[in-house]
Amino acid sequence: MPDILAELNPAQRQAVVAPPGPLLILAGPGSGKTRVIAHRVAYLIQARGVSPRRIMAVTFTNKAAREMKERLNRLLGPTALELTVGTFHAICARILRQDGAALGLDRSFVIYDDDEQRGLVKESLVDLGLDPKQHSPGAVLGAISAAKSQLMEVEDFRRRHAQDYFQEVVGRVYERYQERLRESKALDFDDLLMGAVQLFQRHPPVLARYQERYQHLLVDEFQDTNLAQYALARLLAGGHRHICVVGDPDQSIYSWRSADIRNILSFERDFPGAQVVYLEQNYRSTQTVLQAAHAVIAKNKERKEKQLWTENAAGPPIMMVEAYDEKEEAQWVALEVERLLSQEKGGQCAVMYRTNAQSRPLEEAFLHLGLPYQLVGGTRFYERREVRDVVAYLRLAHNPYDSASLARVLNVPPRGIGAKTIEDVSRLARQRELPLYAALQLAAAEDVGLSAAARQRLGGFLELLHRLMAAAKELAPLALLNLALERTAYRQYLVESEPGRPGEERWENLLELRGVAEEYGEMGPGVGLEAFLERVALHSDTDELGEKPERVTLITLHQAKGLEFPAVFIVGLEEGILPHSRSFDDPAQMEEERRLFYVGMTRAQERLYLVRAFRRRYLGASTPRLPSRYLADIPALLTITPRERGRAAERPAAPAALAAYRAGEKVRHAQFGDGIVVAAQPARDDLEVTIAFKGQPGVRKFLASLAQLEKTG
DNA sequence: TTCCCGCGGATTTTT
DNA sequence: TCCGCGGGAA
Repeated sequence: MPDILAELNPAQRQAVVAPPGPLLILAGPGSGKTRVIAHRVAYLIQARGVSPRRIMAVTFTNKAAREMKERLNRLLGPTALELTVGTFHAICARILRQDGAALGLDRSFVIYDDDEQRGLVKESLVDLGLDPKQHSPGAVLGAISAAKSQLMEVEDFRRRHAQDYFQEVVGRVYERYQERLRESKALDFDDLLMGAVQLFQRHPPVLARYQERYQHLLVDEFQDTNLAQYALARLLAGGHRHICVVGDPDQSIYSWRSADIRNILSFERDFPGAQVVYLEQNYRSTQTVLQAAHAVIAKNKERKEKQLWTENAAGPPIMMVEAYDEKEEAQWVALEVERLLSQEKGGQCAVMYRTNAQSRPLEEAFLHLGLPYQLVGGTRFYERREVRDVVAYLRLAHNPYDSASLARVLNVPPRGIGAKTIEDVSRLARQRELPLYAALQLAAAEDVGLSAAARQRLGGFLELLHRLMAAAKELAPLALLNLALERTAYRQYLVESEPGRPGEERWENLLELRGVAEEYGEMGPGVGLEAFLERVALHSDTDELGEKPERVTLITLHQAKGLEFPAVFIVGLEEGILPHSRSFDDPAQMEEERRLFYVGMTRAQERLYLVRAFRRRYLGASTPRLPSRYLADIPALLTITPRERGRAAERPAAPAALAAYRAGEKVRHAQFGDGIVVAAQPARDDLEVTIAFKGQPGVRKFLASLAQLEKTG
């Protein structure tokens, strides 16, 4: 047996060596799923003689892709470089650059991010004579994005939503929006996925080529796939059916981004004969954390029961904290973090919350105590104004039809091209149905009603642009970036518009961007620029989340997925915050809120703190708050309060009394009343008791440690 | 053209 | 409470 199997548990091994047909791995938190994927890849290569060139592994985040690559590198050495490992979006972008011509796509398309998409929606609304105030561009964009995620093109969408007024508006905007993207030679994130699917559906020979090339497909975080991603996976695996998907429905927290939990449920239907493997041994958390998390998630109705277990110690009880308000909450957390650090107990700590707004008092508390922290989220590097400006110049050097970038920098730094001139040129573009770039050239070259001064300024801008375009063909990304900075006198602009530290800070961000550009110096001018721009476009915030020891991580629950910390604080455990009030009226969304809490809890390795405030300032007003309903689901046996900690030393969480239930025994349950034990099965450090209750049909199953049972006979 | 004030809206955001 | 945007004045 190859040594890659040596360090795996039986279930993991089963998943790794399963024959290359369809395989569904249901993996609980901390059960080693990344390791299983990596080892399966290694096994395919080493034991089954599959060429690494024929394997594709897909993830959702760049970070996950990077971690996968690192793991495979350790396992396989240089061979790993021949594998295709990447995010859905990155892989689709590559496919479309390679073969998108069949769909009429230009190889040098740009990728529009959220802001640019929203801007484009807004312009599309205006084009249609609609008021962006009445139809929030964000909401319209959301609907368009959802449509694309479900592979609904404009015509489908309009046909299906003819009656509903809002959807009818969305349909019209969708159409215009796509036109505008096309003009700009741009794709949005959803287009990358939908485009790849369309390419494969409409051009079977292209699909056949990819199916032939990639004989083995592995997909991570499968519970987060949307329909487009699932369709893509099915197409790629259509011939050989060598598809392995890994996921955990209990950790599905992105349905609002069109992730569809049904994909994981229909997998067995779409791939008949699929093998299913459960990874239930947890290597991350203490028994206490796991039991509490299970007690919470078990309340969801729409789920497949998994029985997580661990060989880890029981660990300290879960600390339940009630503070007076959000300030005291933050203060308590900060003091506790300080205490953990001083005792070297905590290692890394993370504070998790439902909404970004909750980070503020926490930051203040940490600042006050002088404890270093890192805030995940907030203004991201690539969203900073100065970074976007400069990136826009580089994008234009690559593709001048990119209207969003064009509009962004036309008068940045200010060069006297004001709103009036921009409006004139935009109108020209609309009237003659020209891309902005073409309209600009026309307005500069011919008399179309602009003043001589305006024409001259436009000419000056175009000259700059053409200079950069020419340079893009010859210079490395860094040199091109330097040229852009120099020609636009961008530093001067920064320092003058925001004298003192702000301007300098912005300049330092650009120096950092130069560092990134430098990495793409050896690829040759055009290719290097393309790769650099793609990196910038598909970049995300958690990518850079390094292990900075001694630094508390402040993070939303959503962003915390996939991470782990020795000590975790979840704050704001109040009705209306978690679960969030926006979810109250929708049962499906309420189940997702619960999963979100479950995800947060299962990030903890050793210590878990569940913190709430009695009253909280929210949207300005301070109001009293009720404890989150989830807190009541956690067995009191597993918890402790700060006051109790003063008295008791940390007691083991698993009660000794759970050992003895046998079939035939009479018991009483706090909620269900009298019953008789039908079966009792050891479930690793616990006992699963099956009970039939008097006067009730069927049986119910409990974990002895959690159920409030009492022997009556 | 640019700057400043007032109003409205505020969940989460893998790419 | 705080941020971003649009409209009006300098």
